[in-house]
Amino acid sequence: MAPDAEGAPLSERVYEVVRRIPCGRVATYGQVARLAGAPRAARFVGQALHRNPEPIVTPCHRVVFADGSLAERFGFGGAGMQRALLEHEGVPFVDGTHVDLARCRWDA
DNA sequence: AGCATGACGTGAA
DNA sequence: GTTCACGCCATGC
Repeated sequence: MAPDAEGAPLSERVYEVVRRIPCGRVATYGQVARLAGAPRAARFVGQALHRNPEPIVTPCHRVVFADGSLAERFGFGGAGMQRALLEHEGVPFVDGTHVDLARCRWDA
């Protein structure tokens, strides 16, 4: 059986994982990639989210870097927008540019 | 079929 | 603490 026997490209799987992230919690690209079935394709996760065909059902703003930093090239309006969305959901920040992964890392 | 790109991760200087 | 470079995977042309 192929790893992506779901019939959907890995990209679709990434979106589904991101959609499962609960409110007030964040996940890192590496973690999403791991849950999607590609522990080494963290890079691809970024591309999949960048393409983000459905920004409505795909809370890509809940996906951050492994160190809790945000993406400067965020598609919605920059990391600033992403930070606002995360704070709005109750995600604690350690400074203003890094999320407190120690407390809000999605516990899949 | 091969090449170039990319919202990453980790290690080392 | 910060910065650089490499490696990883999948996509699109």
